[in-house]
This record gives sequence, structure tokens and C-alpha cells, in this order.
Amino acid sequence: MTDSKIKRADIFTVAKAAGVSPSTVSRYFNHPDLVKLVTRRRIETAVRKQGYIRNRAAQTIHGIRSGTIGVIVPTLDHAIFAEVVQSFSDTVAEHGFTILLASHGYDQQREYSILRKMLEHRVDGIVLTGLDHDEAVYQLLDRQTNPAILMWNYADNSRYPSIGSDNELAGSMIVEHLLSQGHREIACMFPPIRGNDRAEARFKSVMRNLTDAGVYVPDPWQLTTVYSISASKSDTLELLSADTRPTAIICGNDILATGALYGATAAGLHVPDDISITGIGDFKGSEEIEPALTTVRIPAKQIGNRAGTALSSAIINSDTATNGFHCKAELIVRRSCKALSQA
Amino acid sequence: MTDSKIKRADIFTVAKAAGVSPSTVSRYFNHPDLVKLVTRRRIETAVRKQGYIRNRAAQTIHGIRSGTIGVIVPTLDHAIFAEVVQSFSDTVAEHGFTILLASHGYDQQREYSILRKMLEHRVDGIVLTGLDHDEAVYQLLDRQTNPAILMWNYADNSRYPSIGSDNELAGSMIVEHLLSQGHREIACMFPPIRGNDRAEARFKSVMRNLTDAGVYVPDPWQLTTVYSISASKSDTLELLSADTRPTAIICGNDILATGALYGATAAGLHVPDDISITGIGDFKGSEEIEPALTTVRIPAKQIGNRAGTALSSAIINSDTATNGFHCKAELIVRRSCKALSQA
DNA sequence: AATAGTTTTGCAAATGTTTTCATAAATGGG
DNA sequence: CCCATTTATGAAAACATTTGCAAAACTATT
Repeated sequence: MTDSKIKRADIFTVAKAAGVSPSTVSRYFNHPDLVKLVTRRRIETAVRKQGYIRNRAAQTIHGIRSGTIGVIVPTLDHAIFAEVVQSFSDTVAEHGFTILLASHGYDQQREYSILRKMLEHRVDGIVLTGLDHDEAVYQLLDRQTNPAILMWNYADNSRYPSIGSDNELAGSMIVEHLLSQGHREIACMFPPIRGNDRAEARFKSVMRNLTDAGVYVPDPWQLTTVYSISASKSDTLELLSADTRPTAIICGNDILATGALYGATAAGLHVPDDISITGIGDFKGSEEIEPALTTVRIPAKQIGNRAGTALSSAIINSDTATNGFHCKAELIVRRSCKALSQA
Repeated sequence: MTDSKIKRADIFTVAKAAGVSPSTVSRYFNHPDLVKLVTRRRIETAVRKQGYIRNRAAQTIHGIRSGTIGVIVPTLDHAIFAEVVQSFSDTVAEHGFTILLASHGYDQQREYSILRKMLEHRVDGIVLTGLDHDEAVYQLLDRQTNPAILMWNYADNSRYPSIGSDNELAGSMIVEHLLSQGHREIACMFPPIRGNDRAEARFKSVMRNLTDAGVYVPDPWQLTTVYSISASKSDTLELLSADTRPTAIICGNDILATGALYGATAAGLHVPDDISITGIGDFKGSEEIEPALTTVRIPAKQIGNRAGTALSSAIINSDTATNGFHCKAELIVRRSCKALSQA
């Protein structure tokens, strides 16, 4: 019976059991071609018998990569971030990396301390969500040699390479679509934009594009609604109970749009005949909901994937510069939005 | 100007800059009360000037905790896992832990190698999802001294402490409810159960309870549908296009139920007047959907939270035994399910 | 069988910390 | 102002590895 829980086997234990020196055991793992076949066999059985597990911490001290990548997101509670993290994680796993994940709940101060902690863990690379971060965060990153990228949004003047979609563009696409359908009485429902540059970019772009087109959105039609279907449903109900109603509601994301859809239905209206509703994101379920949601697709899988590939190769091949990449958003026209009949 | 990117400052650099010995710098971090105030000040500025960041790898070698917890889930693509991970992560973060996260995509073999990798990283604790794992996984765990728990399902005879809900119970609750409403013509739609003990437990329990009540589910009414709204919608459409229709559909989770709801609507039926539909999970949106979904709530937040607390304290206080905990599922009666009128 | 060349192995130093033990500095009581 | 405490600091060993260098063990060639 192998001794089970006494003391973790180290390279010495294995060496003794295999009748070789620790150096040879180390080489067995790191440069197996340098060790003779029969010795390899002996070490292999010793490793198994002792239940030896390499200690990455001890390796990391030697400047060897830790094999971890720090991923910092606002939250996983929004399916869309979970999706991007999942695809990022899968991608880097193929290169042997494991992710160290933390969320800051839209608190930039907390982001800084999470970043510090990850650097203490000597992550080989860092991914942040969005473009907008505390100056202290950027300065901390500046002092490191490991690569860092910004995931989710894209901007070509971003301070670190950014891989994601252009939210301003997403906003203007949806406005353009709505205008082309003849809508001029438009309400906007967005999440709180504080500490959320994605939402902010979308919101500002939507408002600017509307203004540019001469469409004025009155105050009561500018809703700030927390990210939740129920909040959006009730806010929509309230909005639609007023005397004058918009012909369309632009929602900052598909979750709000889903709630708005339910709210409109609950108010006894028919979408899209009585009112048009649009989202941004193209989340799971947006295609299947009745009526299927007109939205702008932010390609989460692709973003996670690209970001993972880019960061892995920046780590492995530290001399090549990392480039940002624009994962283009795409207008998805479905049935929740309809052209106004010329009265 | 502080030198920015040459070589990472170590404790020696800081010591020299502060005019003290490395030991004192170490103490400054670990036992600040043991170092004089003025020395502390000097070290503090030296740390800042050098941009020093502690190296946890070097600490870990000394048997000091790594401050990481390994979390292994099937996938983050299902919002419900993302939710439980989020709440787990938040909870352990309060105790200073960061999570090392990986997903295996329901592949038990891959779970083993992920676990190994996490042990190489010397995580302080391990969380696995569900009760059903490869024997090799359990044996590997057995050899470690760090605590491990199983999250999501609960069973009092689980091989490691389990914290979660009892899926069999969840299954029987929903069956009981449906039977009490007079339904006897019942279809079942479940995800593939291979490598998914949650789904399996629910499925088996549902079938057993139905059989026990003398309800027979014909083959064409036993649907295996991948976890996706669109698959479930189309499968439901097909099911409902047959000559004889069930009076109720039991879905293995809320995603399938959502698709079934859409499918029934698309088939021109009214829920719950023409057909009742139930889910399991009580995901976000299940309450707001029209009609609101009758389901069994699996308290994801609570599970993540309890698991985080339990594991943290098992790590910090290594002598106390960790106990499992049953987070009770709860029947949530809403409007997608209706008693059969006595014809 | 001796030589040269090649392959395989071991020794020891190095990595960035923590911690024990010892010493030096400060403090307080007489 | 001296001695006994107490408090603050430093020196060195320990932690689990990797790696450059040198020695040893083989092979192949004569």
C-alpha cells in the first residue's frame, strides 16, 4: 500500500525511489529526450508509486512561466460574459494555460486590487474587460513585462491591444435601422453606465445618432434600468401607460429588450405591430423568443477565441507584438421591429 | 525616473533601497507589528518606488497557502453554472482566495487532467461539480491533504462533502405537482444524461415517480434534447404535431422548458389552457416569461455561497471536518401549469 | 584495447521568499 | 547612569525546483 496522506512527495523522494539524482527527475519532466529510456521507465514508475505531483510554484521561481492567465470581468452573472470567458478559457487551455478568474462588479477600485493579486500569482498574461480602467490599473500594467489585452470592446486607439466589437458602431447600426423603418418617436432604455464603458459607448452613440437625425428623445423616454428582465418589464409597463407612446424602444442589451417585450405584451400591445423593440447583443434565446428579437450581434465566442489566441501567442512568443482585432458586430433583423406604415 | 521594465524587483532590491535586510521586508508584509513604525515607512516608500510585487510562488514553496481554489465545472455556457461560480468566487474572495477555473465539457477524462494541473498549481482546495466523477479523480483527491467538495448536487452518502440540491427530490416534486393537478398524459424532455449526473438523477426520479403512480410514458413522448432553446422549440413542435398530444410536458431544466413554451405557442396552442409545461432550475427570466414558468428552484446563489464558506473555512481551519449541506429545492408554482378540468 | 566522440548523469549554485535564532538597539527601574 | 528587559533587526537555513558544468558511462573507430 502506498502511503497516502503523510507528506507530499517531492522530487527527492522520487529520485531516491528511482535510484537517480533529483536533476535527472527534473530532466525527465522538462527534457525527456535527454534521459535514457530505461531510466525514464524507472522514474515513471517511481512517480506513479509516490503519487508525485510537480510543484509549479517551485518552477515559477526560476522565471519559468506559471501557466496561468488572469481574467478580470465585471461579473459572470450576465450570460454574455460567461460565454466569452468560456470560449477564452477553452482557447488558452489548448496552449496549456489555466485561468485565474475574478470579477469586480463594476468597481474600478476593486479591479486594481484584483490585478495586483493576480500579479502576485505571477500570471503570464492579463485580460481585462472593456477599455475604461482606472489610471492606476494602466500604470500597474505598464510596469509589467507580461502582455495584457482588453477584451470585449474594440477601439484602435485603445491603451492596450483591444479585441472585441465597436459598441458605438453597434449603437449607430441599430439607430440607422430604426430610422430607415421610419421611426421618429423613440424611447431608450439603458443600464446604468457608471463603470460600464460598453453600455456608455452604446448609449452615447445612440443618442448622438438620433440627435444628428433630428430625433429628440424626451426625458421620460430616457430610461435607466438595471440589468434584469423584471426591472425592464416593469419600467416598460410604466413607460407604456403614459398618454403618448413611442413607436419604438431601443434597449441597451438583449436582456432589457426581453423584459421590454414582456412588458409590452403585458401592457396589451402587440410587438411589432403596436411597438417595435430592439436589443443589442444577440444573446442566447433572442432568436427563439416570440417575436424573435431584432438586435446587433456581438460575437462573444469569436471575441473570446481571438483574445485567447492572441494572448497565448504573445506569451509564448514574447517578442511579437500583440495586435488588437475588431470583431465586427452585425445587424440581425428579426421580427420585433417593423417599418412604420406611411399614415 | 523609476526604472520601469528591466527586472522585476525582489525583496532584496527593496531591502537595499530601504536600507534594511530582506528579513525585515518580509516581516513588513507578514508581521507588520514586529517592525518599527519608521522602518515600516521607509520600506513602504521603497516598495512603491521599486514597484515591488510579492511573489506568491516563492511563498508557496514554504508550504504557505497559495491562496487559490480550483473550480471545475462542466461549462460556463449554461447561465446557471456561471451563477454558482460567480457566487462561489465572490464568497471565497472575501477570505482572500482567487479561483482557478476550468471547464471540461462533460468529459470525465478531461476532468482528471484538469484536476492534476490544478494540483500542480498547489491550489488550497478543490470544487467539483456534481457527484459523479471518474474513479481516478476520486483516488487522486484521496491522496491529497487539501479539502475538496462537490458542489451543485447533494447526497448524504457522497464520497466527498456535497453542497447542493437533491435532484431526485426536485424531480419527484415536479411529478407530484403535476399528478396532483390531474395530469396523466405526460411527455418528458431531458438533456442527454451521459456524464451529467444532475440530469440523470432528475430523469430517473421523474420516470420512477411516474411509473409508481401508474403513469406510462410512451417512447415517442420521451425526448432527449440538447440544452438549447431552439432544439427544444423544434422538438416540441414535432411532438405536438402528432395525433395524440400529452396534457403536460416535464422538462429537465428551464432552458428546455422555455423552448417548449415557444414551441407550444408556435404550434398554435395556448399554455396552460391547452398544455402545461414545467421546468427545473428557476433560471433568470423564468419568472418573467409569458406565461411565467412553473418550476423547481435550485438555489444557485445559496449553493455557491455555502460551498465557498465551507471550503474557505476547511482551508483556513484545516482540522475541522467539512460537512455537506442540503440546499433545499423548492417548488415554484407559476402559470405555465394548470389543473386539468374534470371532463 | 586504446582513443575519440557521444550520450547520460550528478553536483552544486541559483531562484525569491519565510522563519528560527541570535544579536543589537531601545526602554525602564533603580 | 547602569543593568535587566523588551523590542527591533539581521544572518543563515530551508523550501522544491532548474540548469550549467563537469564527470562518468557508453559507442564507435581504429
